[in-house]
Amino acid sequence: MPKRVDHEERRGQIAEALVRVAGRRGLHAVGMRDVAAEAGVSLRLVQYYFGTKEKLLLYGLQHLTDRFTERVGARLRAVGRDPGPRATAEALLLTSLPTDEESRTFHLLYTSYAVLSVTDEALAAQPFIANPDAAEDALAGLLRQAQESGLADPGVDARTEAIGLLAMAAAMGTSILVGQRGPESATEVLRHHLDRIFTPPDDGPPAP
Amino acid sequence: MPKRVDHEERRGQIAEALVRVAGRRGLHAVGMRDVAAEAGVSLRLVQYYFGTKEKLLLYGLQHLTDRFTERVGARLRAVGRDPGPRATAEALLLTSLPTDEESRTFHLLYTSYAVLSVTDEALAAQPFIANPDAAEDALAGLLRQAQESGLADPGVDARTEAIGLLAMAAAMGTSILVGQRGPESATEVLRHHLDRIFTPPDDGPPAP
DNA sequence: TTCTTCGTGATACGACCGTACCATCATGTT
DNA sequence: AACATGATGGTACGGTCGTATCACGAAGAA
Repeated sequence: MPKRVDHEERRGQIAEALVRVAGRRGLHAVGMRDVAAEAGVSLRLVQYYFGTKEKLLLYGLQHLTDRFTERVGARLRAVGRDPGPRATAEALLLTSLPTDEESRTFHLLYTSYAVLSVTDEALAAQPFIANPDAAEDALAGLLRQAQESGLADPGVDARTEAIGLLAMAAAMGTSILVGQRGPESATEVLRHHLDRIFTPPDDGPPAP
Repeated sequence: MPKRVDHEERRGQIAEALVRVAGRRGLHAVGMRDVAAEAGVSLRLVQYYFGTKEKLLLYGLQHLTDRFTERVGARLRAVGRDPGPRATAEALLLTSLPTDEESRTFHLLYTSYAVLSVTDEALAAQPFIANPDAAEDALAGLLRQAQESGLADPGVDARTEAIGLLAMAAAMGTSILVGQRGPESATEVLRHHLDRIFTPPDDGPPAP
């Protein structure tokens, strides 16, 4: 038998090539030959490891969301262990903004996939739609926990605010992507709403 | 000379055919032949009136935004003349939600065009990106006016709130489109934030 | 009436795309 | 050593897409 290469690793390399070229020229413009050239392999190889283009695209979506999940985790770890709910929520929201090349590519492709899923049933059946639901639950839980700890305004509805925050982050991310808005503006708006929700504890030590 | 047909009207008919078929099968999947068949004309006709596919797509985008502007105007007129800022803002925001087939198509195609504009410079040069800016100005002006009239909380920043409201409407519109959320949920979230911003006048007559 | 020009149809062309087929090489196994 | 099999390359095929070309009818102008 020949080299006995690791299939999963190879598929990952090709999927990353797909993400790169799709991030550059748009998901609609990427062909099997482009992916092969970007990955430095022959067209035949891409066929060999994925069979059909549809499977390649689905795998690419999976690869994309996996990498993004890791990215969010890294960002959360970067804010230090046991951060407050406010810092966690902020990291969660700001990570999804397209500020550097990687997040820009992620945002572009994720939106492309989402748009495609409206008219493509194979994509619509993909569970990547459920991902925002998980984020919504996490953020709502964070807010509720903050409310119980007295760190957040107990008068607001946690789930409603979570939905609103995630929606704002998503749409303003797209605005950044198309060049309509700068990342600073989006960050400012998000921070403003976080400030509104997270009431600072007013039982601090009085000034001397 | 022959029948001397109205070019602009004909182009409008073809553009509407483009919007219909693109709304059904996705913008990426629409070809010149599909548009011709949908419009009930020959492929040659589409070429004759638009020359190239790119021009057809640009014209279709223009047609789409024009129709949407009319729709917003109609919705504003439907709330009665001289409505309060609250009713105007609510109409503005709720009109952009994909609730019926027409708004669903609009939302899908507008998002498709926006995604394409990231990697297509001809679309990026199109002024359809400036449209949200106009909406932002209008909504911010509305909020500021309401603040001056004592109808809205004077403590909030009008522009920041306007940006947030439009962003929420846009992103939740996409959520509705992909089937992740129902229109009722989105409406509820928007109304919640409008309630927060628009403080009802508390100088009403005291209860007997 | 004749002619010019606009509108319309049918069809062909070249390019590209996804997929399938065939050949070859390298490497474990027997 | 012979062989079986996984990995890889090259290439061809059918289809579709955007565009270009050729042709014809019809109606206002001369």
